Amino acid sequence: MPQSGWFHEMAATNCTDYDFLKIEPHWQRIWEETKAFRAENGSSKPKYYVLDMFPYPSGAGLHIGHPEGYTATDIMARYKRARGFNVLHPIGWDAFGLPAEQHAVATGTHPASNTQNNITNFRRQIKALGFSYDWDREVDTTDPKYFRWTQWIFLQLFKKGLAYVDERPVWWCPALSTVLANEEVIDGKSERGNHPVERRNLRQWVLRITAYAEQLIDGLKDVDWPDSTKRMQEAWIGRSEGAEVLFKLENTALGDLKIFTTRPDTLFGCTYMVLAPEHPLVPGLTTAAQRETVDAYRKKTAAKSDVERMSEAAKEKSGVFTGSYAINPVNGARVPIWIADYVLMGYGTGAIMAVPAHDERDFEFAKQFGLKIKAVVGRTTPMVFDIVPQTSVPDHGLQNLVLNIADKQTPIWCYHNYCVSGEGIAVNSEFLDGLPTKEATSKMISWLEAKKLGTKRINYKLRDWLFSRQRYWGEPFPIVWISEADYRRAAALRQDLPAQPVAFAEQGVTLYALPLPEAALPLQLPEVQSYLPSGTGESPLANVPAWLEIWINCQTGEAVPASAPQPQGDAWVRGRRETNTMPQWAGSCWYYLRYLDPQNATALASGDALKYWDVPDLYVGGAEHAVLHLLYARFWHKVLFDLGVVPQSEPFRKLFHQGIILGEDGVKMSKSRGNVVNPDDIIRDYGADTLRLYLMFLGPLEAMKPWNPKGIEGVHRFLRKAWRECLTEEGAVNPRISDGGALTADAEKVLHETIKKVGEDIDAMRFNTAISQMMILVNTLQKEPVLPRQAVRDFLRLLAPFAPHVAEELWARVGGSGSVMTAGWPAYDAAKLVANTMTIVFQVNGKVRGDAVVPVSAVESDLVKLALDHPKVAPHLGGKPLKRSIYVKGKLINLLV
RNA sequence: GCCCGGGUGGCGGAAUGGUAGACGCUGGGGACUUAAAAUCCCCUUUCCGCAAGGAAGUGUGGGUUCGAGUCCCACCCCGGGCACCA
Repeated sequence: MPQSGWFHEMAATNCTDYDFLKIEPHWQRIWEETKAFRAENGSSKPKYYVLDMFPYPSGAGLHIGHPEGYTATDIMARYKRARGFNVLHPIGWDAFGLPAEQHAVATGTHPASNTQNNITNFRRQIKALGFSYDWDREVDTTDPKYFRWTQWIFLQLFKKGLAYVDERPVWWCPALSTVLANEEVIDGKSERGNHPVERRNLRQWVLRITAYAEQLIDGLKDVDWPDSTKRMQEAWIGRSEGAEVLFKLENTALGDLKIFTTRPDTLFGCTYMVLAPEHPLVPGLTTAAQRETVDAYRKKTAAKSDVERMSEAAKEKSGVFTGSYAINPVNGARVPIWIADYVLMGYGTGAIMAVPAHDERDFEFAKQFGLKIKAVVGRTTPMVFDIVPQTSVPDHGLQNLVLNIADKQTPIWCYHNYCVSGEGIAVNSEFLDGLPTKEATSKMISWLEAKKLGTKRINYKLRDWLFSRQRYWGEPFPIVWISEADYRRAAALRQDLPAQPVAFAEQGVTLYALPLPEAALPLQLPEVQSYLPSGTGESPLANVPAWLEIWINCQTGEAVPASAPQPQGDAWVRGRRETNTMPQWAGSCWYYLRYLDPQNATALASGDALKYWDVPDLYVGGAEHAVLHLLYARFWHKVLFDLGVVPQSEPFRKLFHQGIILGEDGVKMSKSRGNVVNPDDIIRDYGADTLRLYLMFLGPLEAMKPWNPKGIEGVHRFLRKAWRECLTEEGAVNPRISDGGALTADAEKVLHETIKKVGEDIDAMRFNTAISQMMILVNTLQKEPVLPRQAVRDFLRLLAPFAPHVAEELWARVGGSGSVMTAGWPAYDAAKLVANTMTIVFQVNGKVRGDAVVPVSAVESDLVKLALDHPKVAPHLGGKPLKRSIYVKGKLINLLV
């Protein structure tokens, strides 16, 4: 921090009492003018990068949950600076998004203006909390200088073949006139606005995140994240190992039917097949007699919304027979082929072999439609049947087989007409008989591979990422659609096209996706007349002909409206711009990289900056982003790593989720309940320091905890008490403070304990207990006849990360010169932590009966004697002889009689 | 249904297997003051007892241990996530 002369002059206010409304803006201004929190690229100090999830600047202003996480990271940032680190602590705005656009639709004003108003308000609120952000590094995802690089990253994905277009059924929300991603649809309603949604086919951009499924699972091993979050991502990616198996069809003209199973060892137990209703083989497999039923069922399923699919009533299995049969490759058995909506087209091959004896879903279905159940997995111990209550069939199906396993004696029990899922011993399975599930599985896979009937296969639940929105307020895709002939011409002129062109056929015409050259970025949003979606599925951008329909120079990316004459030169071709825009996730996928070098005009960040700052050492944000944001950002980071843009494969080394703050009534804060706490009100009544302190004092950072308006008084009183320890009512230095003098031994011990504990607690992010300890210290100092200035200085330095304004003020007035932030972190003296007496607890048979203060030199034999004679202990011995004593050093003596 | 996290005073919460309830709030009593606010001091888990003191006590039931809020087993309740993924 600069130590200019005027800084000294202006160092403190002259408030006589704790007037936080004067003090806090005063120090905020000084910090701002001296750029006190500027992070220096390439400094020789060790670096520390602490990141907050940047906010969406909503019209409602800052929510109390924002300052909770932001205070935690600010304490870390200030603490690390005090410990000599070069700290990067940035903030920015995730400012694209639906609400700004809805506001624009309603008012006719450009979403950018509303967005900037909201940002101005958020910035004011955040600054009022005294967070030590480096404001020179502020980013805004809607700024063309920023989204230029969002578009650039998209181009890299495109060139790598990781972006493609596909017409696919997506969630169409009539109320929002937009398509929603699966994750934005909750219980058949839009996440935002709670409007009903329906299925509709549209041309979409899709990112091939599934290509990184394996790496996304692997990378979790290397990061320090909450276990629950790792598990959630793992479950979301949903890796499962198994096999693809080819079944011949009776109608050989249709080719083979490919299915995926995790249990190839149960192949002998397959008694029917099920295809997803949308499976392409269904029309061919449907016999004339079944045609009507099948068509009706397919139609019904297609119209089904997710609400119906997920409702309890729909849990009843449904399905119809196609009339056709497949041949089981292992035994030639003829098995009927059904279609049912419990098989999903989007997973595996959209077709399964059903083994009702060992899969609960197949079992349910088989019971319902009277299909055969054949047991092929047994157990070495008979089971008690009430643990399989799904069936009403009597248990006469119990069979006891003796199989050719190692001892040739062990009976294997298997159950017909029951469902026994899980592992066991293969039975009724010819060459697998007697093998435990794992071995049977690998033997079956080898058998299938040898006969070219199947292969080992890993499947993921993770789907490719639907990456386009039919909205105005998002990053436009740097893509122009051109004809095949023009694309060939472009390919001759350009080296940066993907190996496989991205093409799309619509109304008999195939168009090719031409990426803009990187030099032509950013592609900006055009001005529009109306922000209403076109309603056809295209965004409002489709309504701007001069922007949309163009002559484009496919070499340079220059464009002129198609209404103008075609410019001279071979490179100029006719094109139509992509009208989709990117989802809000795009800008937040890489913002942590832009902070490293926010002004860079030639790269998203310089190599030096990327190397120096590395990735965030700590990332704090809500658990609601456990899957989506954190998975998408990891995906992009891994792609950038593979491209050599970033030097490491994981973006967030350590992650922490702050808990939700509930309303006073113990339920989630919401406008409708009227239990929302507005940070502005708290700052006005108590000050930012009190708010910060209280947010941290509420409980463990990760816990969900209710707001208590009474509780805030407690931490406020603590700050006032600290103020009074330093200053008199007239604002002079408290006469008890002196440069000589010493604390009493007990108080000195508390001081050093506090220095130790506050440091350890900050390191472990246990801010609540750090504050408790500081309260204990102040309560102790209050009783001291003399306060050595050094002790006060130590306390103020501990307090500074938590309550920086009051710490600065008091430091300036009693602590010393300069800023408390440049005064370093106090060190504790381990020798001062050791007392010369200790309190030993006396127990009799494990029950506490008394205690005594003894010198630390006391040994066990002395203590036992002392205990036996202790007036409160003796009566409980009942005159019985001492059997044994246990001494826990420095803590207690337990006498057993 | 499956996978996590959690159940401690009137409340928020503290407790490396070693005095359960630190710290704060609330409530009660007292000091200062003409009075009030602010501040300071004392008390505040429950039950029995005038007191000294005693007993019980960390969701429930078992277990391990000299000793369990903490470790193990079973169960109940609350919160979060996933949910026909073959």
